[in-house]
Amino acid sequence: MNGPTVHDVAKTAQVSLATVDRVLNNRGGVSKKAEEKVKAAVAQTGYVRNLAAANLSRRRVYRFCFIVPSGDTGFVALLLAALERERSRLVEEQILIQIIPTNAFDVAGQVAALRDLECDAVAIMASEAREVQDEVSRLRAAGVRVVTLVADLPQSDREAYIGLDNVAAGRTAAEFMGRFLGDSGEILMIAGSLSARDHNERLMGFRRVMQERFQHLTLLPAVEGNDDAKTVEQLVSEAAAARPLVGIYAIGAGNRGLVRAVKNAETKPVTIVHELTPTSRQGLRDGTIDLVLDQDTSAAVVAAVRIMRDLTERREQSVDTGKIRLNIYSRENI
Amino acid sequence: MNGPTVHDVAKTAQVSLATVDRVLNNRGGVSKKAEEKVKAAVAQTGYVRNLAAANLSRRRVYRFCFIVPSGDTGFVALLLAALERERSRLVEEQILIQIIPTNAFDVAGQVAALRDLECDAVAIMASEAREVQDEVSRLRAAGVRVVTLVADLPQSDREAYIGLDNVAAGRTAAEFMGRFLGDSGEILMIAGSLSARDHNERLMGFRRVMQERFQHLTLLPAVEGNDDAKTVEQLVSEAAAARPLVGIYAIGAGNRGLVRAVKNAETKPVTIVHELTPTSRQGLRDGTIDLVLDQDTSAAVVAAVRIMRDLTERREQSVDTGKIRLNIYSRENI
DNA sequence: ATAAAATTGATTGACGTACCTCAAATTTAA
DNA sequence: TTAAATTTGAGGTACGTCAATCAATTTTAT
Repeated sequence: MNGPTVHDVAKTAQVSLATVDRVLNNRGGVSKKAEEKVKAAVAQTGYVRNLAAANLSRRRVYRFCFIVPSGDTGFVALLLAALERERSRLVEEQILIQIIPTNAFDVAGQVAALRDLECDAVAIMASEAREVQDEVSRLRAAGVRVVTLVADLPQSDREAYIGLDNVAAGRTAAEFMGRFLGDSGEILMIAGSLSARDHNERLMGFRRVMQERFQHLTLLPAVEGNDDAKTVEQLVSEAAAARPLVGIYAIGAGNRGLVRAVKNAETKPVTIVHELTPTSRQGLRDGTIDLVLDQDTSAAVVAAVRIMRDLTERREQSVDTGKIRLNIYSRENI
Repeated sequence: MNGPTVHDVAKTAQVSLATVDRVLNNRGGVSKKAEEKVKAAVAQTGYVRNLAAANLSRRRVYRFCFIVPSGDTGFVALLLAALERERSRLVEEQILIQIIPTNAFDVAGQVAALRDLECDAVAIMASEAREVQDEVSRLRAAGVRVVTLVADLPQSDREAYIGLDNVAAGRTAAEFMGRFLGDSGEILMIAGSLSARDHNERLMGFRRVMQERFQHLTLLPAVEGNDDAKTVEQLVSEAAAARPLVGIYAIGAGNRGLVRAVKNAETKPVTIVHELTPTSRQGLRDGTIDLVLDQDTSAAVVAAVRIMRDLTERREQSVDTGKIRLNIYSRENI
């Protein structure tokens, strides 16, 4: 009924408990022969370490940090809420999560947050700056497992990325945009920042598919909305006033402004945005927004914790890829 | 550093360990006053039970059963593979999963499988038959937690459903079908079985949106493909020969046959199918299939285990809804 | 053969919780 | 007031693993 224990292994290997322990936790000082015997016994009995007992014995507590931009609206708010929801169930399993909010544009602040960290693993959603990457390297060297969340730092020493494949997301957006739009016309792409990697990757994927398959549609030069509703509203209004827009691909935040501008536009463009927030949900419902490409925040948090645990346990192959699935919401499946 | 224990609670409540234990595990025989003191101490210290220690002490092993149709191809194969992959990591956490394959059409066999079950929770993917539901009720009454997987039994006593919202899936399929097809024309809907609830729900959602929003498109009467490639191929070929099809919504399995038939058809219909299998993936790649609506099997397995654990631990509100997200794959994001 | 080194066994005490017993203290009922 | 019932405390054992000590045994080098 209950699986074999170290005692059973010792018995079938015909060695003492101490020797089994020495082999299992490779403490050294064991002869080749004895080691073989123990390993054979493990295989024979099908012994699997009881993780709970092991962690209890060594008083292990998993300490995970999440470094995310502060913010009480939109996507980040969803992420924080998901983290908060997970917290209580995680405490019972000896997983303590600490959430460290940082200013989204303050690189120095992010570095500072990383500097005095006391934990087993960190999930960071930060700027792709040299200083941040260096700090990641330092953490890794200090034995801290590091993963990136939502925004990747591919040049750094991070061990996993939990979030979208942003190039694929951009390609998907283009695919749908192209199929929704039979006729020719002009499309506006509005990013949060043209220097942010994730936004750039989405742009890249979008452009490529458009060029490959929908050449009858014209792409206007991408503009920067700074993830700010006011700016976005103004940019979209201006663009729509200058010419009839048939499509808008909004890559960053600030959908509140986008929705306002689209409502005031003379012709209704096909509008594709990112992240399912209350604003974009409402936009879908009232027809202002046609498609929302979303990365599920709960799934991201759950996946992040799982992967961080696997990493701290040195489990090599995790079932989780870290790739958060791209969820596509239309009016019909919100 | 390390959280408060029962000892700390006893100390701050100024009662003995035994009393704390009696309160925490409500064994009765405690005065109102003492109970209050203990509860206050719990709140004050922020005590949270160490689940691992508790389970170790009572020698708890979670035993979960998965009752799924046997099959080594297509969707079920993916599901089984995902289960197999999870197994090893779960063993370490004292979660034993047993996979019980049943014949998809053999109700008696499914009931038999449910009858002599020895576990804490079951996830079943079974027929919606009276006998199965009764067996679920019996299990629930015997204290076994029951969840349904992929195919729901909403009339039964199951406590959660892990899988798609099939009506929403059908609606989504229709939404895309309608938008992809500007012109009028005839659409073929092919289900596995017209009496299977999940297939029926997809049909229902599909029909409703078509009727509400895309009346220029004509729906042919739904046909039954029995989840069998040969049958599907024949049905589609016949339908396509009789008239030009502009769209096909394939609800069940048998996509191998569908792909063959579509390739031989004179006009290429917009084709939407369910489940991302090697076949449908290839279909997407070569352009035979336009869209795949998929429920991720790994995610389903992970969610199922999580929910089953929450249920056996009597955790009321789980973060998991059990609703597996509908992933939409086009050529651009496979 | 002897000393030194390496290996092994036996044992013990945590870790935090569950569960049990038995005696002591307190409250309630008669 | 006494007896009975209830409540409380003290203590122990167990779960499976880790980590350590110390003595005993074996192997290796000299």
